[in-house]
Amino acid sequence: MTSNGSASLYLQVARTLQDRIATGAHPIGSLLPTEHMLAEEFGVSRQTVRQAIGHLRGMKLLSARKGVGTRVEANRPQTSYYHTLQSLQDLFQFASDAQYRVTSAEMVSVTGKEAEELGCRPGRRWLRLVGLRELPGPLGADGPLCLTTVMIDGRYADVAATPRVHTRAIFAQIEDRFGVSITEVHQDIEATVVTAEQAALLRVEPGSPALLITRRYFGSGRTLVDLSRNLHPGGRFRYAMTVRREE
Amino acid sequence: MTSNGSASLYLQVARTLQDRIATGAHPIGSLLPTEHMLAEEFGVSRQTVRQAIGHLRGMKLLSARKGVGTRVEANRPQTSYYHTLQSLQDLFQFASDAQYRVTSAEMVSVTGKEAEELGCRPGRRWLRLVGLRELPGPLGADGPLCLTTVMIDGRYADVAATPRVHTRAIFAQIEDRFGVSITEVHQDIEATVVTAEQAALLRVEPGSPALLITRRYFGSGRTLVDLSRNLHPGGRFRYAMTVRREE
DNA sequence: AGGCATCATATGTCCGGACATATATCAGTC
DNA sequence: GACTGATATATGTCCGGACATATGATGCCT
Repeated sequence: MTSNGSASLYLQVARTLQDRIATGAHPIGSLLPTEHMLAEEFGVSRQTVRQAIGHLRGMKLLSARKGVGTRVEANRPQTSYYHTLQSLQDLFQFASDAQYRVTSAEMVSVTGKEAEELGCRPGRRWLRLVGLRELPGPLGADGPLCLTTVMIDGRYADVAATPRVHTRAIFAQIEDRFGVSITEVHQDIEATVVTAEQAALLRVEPGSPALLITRRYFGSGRTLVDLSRNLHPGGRFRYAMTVRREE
Repeated sequence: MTSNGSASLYLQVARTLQDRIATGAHPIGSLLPTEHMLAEEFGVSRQTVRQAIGHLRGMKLLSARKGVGTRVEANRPQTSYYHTLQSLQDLFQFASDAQYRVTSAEMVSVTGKEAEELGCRPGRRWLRLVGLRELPGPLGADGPLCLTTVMIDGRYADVAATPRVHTRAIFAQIEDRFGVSITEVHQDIEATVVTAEQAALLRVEPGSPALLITRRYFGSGRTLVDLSRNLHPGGRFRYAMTVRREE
């Protein structure tokens, strides 16, 4: 077995197996010898082999199926980086007490390009909200945080059928009210300049830079639940994120 | 025990413990009864209790320390969302064969505001690179992908001391050459408009929108290894990311 | 009071055995 | 040939026991 000082027995076994996988003795896609055989070979109990295999399964090097065997999934542990969010609210990057003041709410039948963007057939009905997001009280004196357009699948239109001020995110209201849970969000960030019309609403100069952040919220089965388009004035907002190496 | 059909015994135990934690019978921060006591109470073996506890540890509800006990860490499983990257290269969002053509490389002593931004004392020496990132061959005909300025800690300046074309990311070269490993990256995205000078280099109209993406690469101990500032023309680039619910 | 050795305790590791259950294969039947 | 059932096989679960080791508390000594 691989020399390994006085580490736990199962870690020694795991290391040995990892070496064999790395050197190609057990190619990707192949089945490992059975736990019983490995236990006999290493002179340890089957539980110790299982502990070793469990360790490597945690590293996504192996996978097991009852009645079949243990399959080699990867050559070596992939060093992945990840970005963690406590909740989807963290995507917003602004205070949770920001208000969404809807100025227009209308039911529309989407057509052509817009239907494609929403991933549905033309003619389907969606609710379109237009409004400004702003901080309450004196904090909002600098002007709105962003100009937000939201498209909501007709099934969930009830959450915002008439214009009003929302203190919770639309997707969160849909989750609570209809029992759907958002499993995936796609976010798209691009740079643009504001038009004269947008500038007046946002209280910035026409032609000044802005971030256009589009978010698509998907429920189970990758169905689009709602889509929001947020236009953030450049000086007032920037998007920050931290990714860390795993472990 | 909690009724649970015919699930595995250890899952029944885990569910029961989870219920007790959720209802406050075992408050956050308190120690669970010992494995031996739980085994006796549930009428199962200690290994089964350990399997149940291991399950809850995987959900970050519990933590254990040898010689101490098993501590309650959380009230209920926190639904967190993840954004995973295969490698840091994925932060770039452009093809991996893009080239970084450095036009200027000079050693500078950072002062005042810049030193603060780099998180070091004024007077420290850093290498400043300026250049364009572009796709090779006909793919690059539309113009450069971005205008990139990189600041490299003086210790690692050797990787890019003289202007040349880089086909690998600077941080990756530092990782290989000096054996440091990047453990954390902070990314900052803001909107801006390009100046006349930048416009000429990027071959876009002056005043057109652009994404300014600043990335700070940290090594062990949160020390800044290098910082890059990328100016992406709006029409040619946008930043996309997907976050998923765990499990 | 402060430092040090001792001891009880709780989790970590390991063993050998047993049965449960999902899966693929193969023989047999219609 | 297609479906069905039996069977071998591999992992999954569970047991009772044993020793290892990190930790906190206790009590002694200076």
